[in-house]
Amino acid sequence: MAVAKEITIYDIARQLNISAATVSRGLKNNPAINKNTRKRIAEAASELGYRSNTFASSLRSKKTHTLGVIVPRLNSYFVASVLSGMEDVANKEGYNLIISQSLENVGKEVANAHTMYNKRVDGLLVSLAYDSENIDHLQPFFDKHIPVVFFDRTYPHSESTSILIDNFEAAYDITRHLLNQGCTRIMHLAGNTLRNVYADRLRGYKEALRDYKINFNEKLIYTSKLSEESGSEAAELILQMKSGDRPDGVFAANDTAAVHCMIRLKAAGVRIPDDIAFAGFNNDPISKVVEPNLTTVNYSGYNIGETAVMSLINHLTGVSGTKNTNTIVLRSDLIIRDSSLKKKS
Amino acid sequence: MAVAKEITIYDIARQLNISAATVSRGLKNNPAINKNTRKRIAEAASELGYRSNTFASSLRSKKTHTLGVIVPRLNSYFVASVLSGMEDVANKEGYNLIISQSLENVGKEVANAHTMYNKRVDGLLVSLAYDSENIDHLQPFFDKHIPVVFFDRTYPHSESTSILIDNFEAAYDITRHLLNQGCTRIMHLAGNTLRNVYADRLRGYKEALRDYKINFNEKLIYTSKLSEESGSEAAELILQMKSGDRPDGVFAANDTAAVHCMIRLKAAGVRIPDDIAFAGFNNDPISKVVEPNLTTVNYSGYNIGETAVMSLINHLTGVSGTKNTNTIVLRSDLIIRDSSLKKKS
DNA sequence: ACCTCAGCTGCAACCGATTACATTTTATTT
DNA sequence: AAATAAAATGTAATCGGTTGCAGCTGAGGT
Repeated sequence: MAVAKEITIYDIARQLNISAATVSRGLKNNPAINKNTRKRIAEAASELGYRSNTFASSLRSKKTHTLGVIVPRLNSYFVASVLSGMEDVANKEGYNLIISQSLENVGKEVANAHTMYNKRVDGLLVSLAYDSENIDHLQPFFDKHIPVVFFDRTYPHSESTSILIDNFEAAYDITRHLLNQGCTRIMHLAGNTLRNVYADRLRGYKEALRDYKINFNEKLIYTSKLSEESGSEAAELILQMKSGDRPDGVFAANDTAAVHCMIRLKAAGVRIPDDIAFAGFNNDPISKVVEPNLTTVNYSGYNIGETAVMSLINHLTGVSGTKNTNTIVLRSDLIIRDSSLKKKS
Repeated sequence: MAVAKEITIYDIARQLNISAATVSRGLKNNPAINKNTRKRIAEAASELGYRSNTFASSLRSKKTHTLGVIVPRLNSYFVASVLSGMEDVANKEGYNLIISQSLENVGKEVANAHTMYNKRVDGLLVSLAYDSENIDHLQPFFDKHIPVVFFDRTYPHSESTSILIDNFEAAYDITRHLLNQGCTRIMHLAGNTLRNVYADRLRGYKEALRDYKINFNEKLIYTSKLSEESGSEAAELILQMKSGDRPDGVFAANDTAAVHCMIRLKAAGVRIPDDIAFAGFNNDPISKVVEPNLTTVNYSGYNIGETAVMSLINHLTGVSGTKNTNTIVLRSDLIIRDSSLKKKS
């Protein structure tokens, strides 16, 4: 049951009759070392089954090659796509990810940030929890000049980069689409406006109404956590309205709420889109399953993840020009499906 | 822009006029250190803003407190739930996760295993890729006695623990349910039988048929990757069959394939469940959205994740009795919904 | 023949925590 | 009060790379 001893650079040095320093340099292809020596070192290393000890290395060089990621929750399609993109790039660039979830809870987010700090991540990637009011818990990172990149649910901060889509514009477009379909009373299922994404979607909605000379009606805003339950609750609310007060369109800030609102309304006999047109946000897999298929905003989580990590790594390696990048806006497209098509073409 | 110097145990030692060794012991609440001294150390540590240097610690103790996780893909609801459970437990127990995805590709799985090995994870959690034929790439872990835990997509191995559900039984039950609904020609959308989960589901299906004296018909097995496209393709296949040959029930090895098969069939005018009853596997969110709602097998990914990490950590800390645990089978339940109810109650 | 300098390689001091073993202090017993 | 045991703390080596600086070698120049 004995386990073979770990091979170190000293073992390689002894085998080749050279110094450990030379081996260390040789292994990282330092040009000061003779090409031939480098080759011999590499050969001996693989022959002996050497694997570098990251700890010894990190201890000395003070670089961990680890990036921290804090997301609201892991089990959402969008977040999973983001992580997928992050993992791909990080892996390719020789970085590791430590992932943690805040479960939409400030307390846990603070604790996670603390852990990340103690793990000495080289950089941090954050998408804020539902109700985080500030980013005081990230102050230690700023103090130590550890770069922080926000994605999706961002926070304005002069020294951090944010990766997101133009939520305002997307919401404006989708609301306009509903208006063009003839909707005049559009309800908005909103999220917490502390979060940029939801605030911007609400703004886009309002702006579109304004441009179409429709008065904003506070009663048509239903703010919630945008969960399945919230969607159903919104539906109950609609069903309780007098028929004259009912909306003829719903724009939900995410697909989950939209879909579950639709399902509840359909069960009550409401026809979609004829009675009420629907639009969501995210292009979640469920949007292609619900009937009628849900009109939504598509944007690539994978792409956001890739971009966020790439931006962070560029920061770390000091690639020119990235220091000043404050915001990166990625593409999003409106996907029109049957849930909103009152006018069949 | 100068960054404050890192505080080490030596700084604390100097401040309190004691030795670094005492500080080291005090910080980990070693009972050999006087309670009062321990308190003073803790106070000084937090006052000075001390954070332990994991690298120095890992270098010396040869423990990384990091667990490697290899999953087929991150962006699936099930996997996300598993990770969520893993993260919770790991975090609570002071471990970190390094997560990587094989993208259902053996090559990438091998590379990931390699990376994990080089990162010197204390233990490994694996759910195999779609077509991994063996686990030779995990041999280095076995050689070094680094514990490996398989979850969901497991592999029989005498020294590893597997966490899963009873796929055979669940498949048997769901097939029997379809048979009880009067189905006599049940098609099975199968996955690669290299993977235990799919092999067991196929076995359960066959066994149920046998018990109901129905001959197994090779033509009613459609093996695929169980993707959205596979589901649609299966539907096309069904539509091309002569009406006498068509199945009157479909049991898919996952919900994705089931749902997209249903959608395509519905578009072609097939009535569900009257013409063809449907059952899936996983209880993915889409199963509650498709119409009619999909009958499926529910099992908690979160729970699997928790259990897998707990089992691994117990292994590492040598909790008695866990060394010999070979398989842990978790609960799963049949969730009957309208997609399979030919006989309305 | 002597000097210069580039090209390689080695020396040795770190990085910060851990721990076997030794030593000192304090408490208990006779 | 001395002897002995128990508790608390200290000493110093160690984990395995990294890196500033020094030293050596041989080619080319004068």
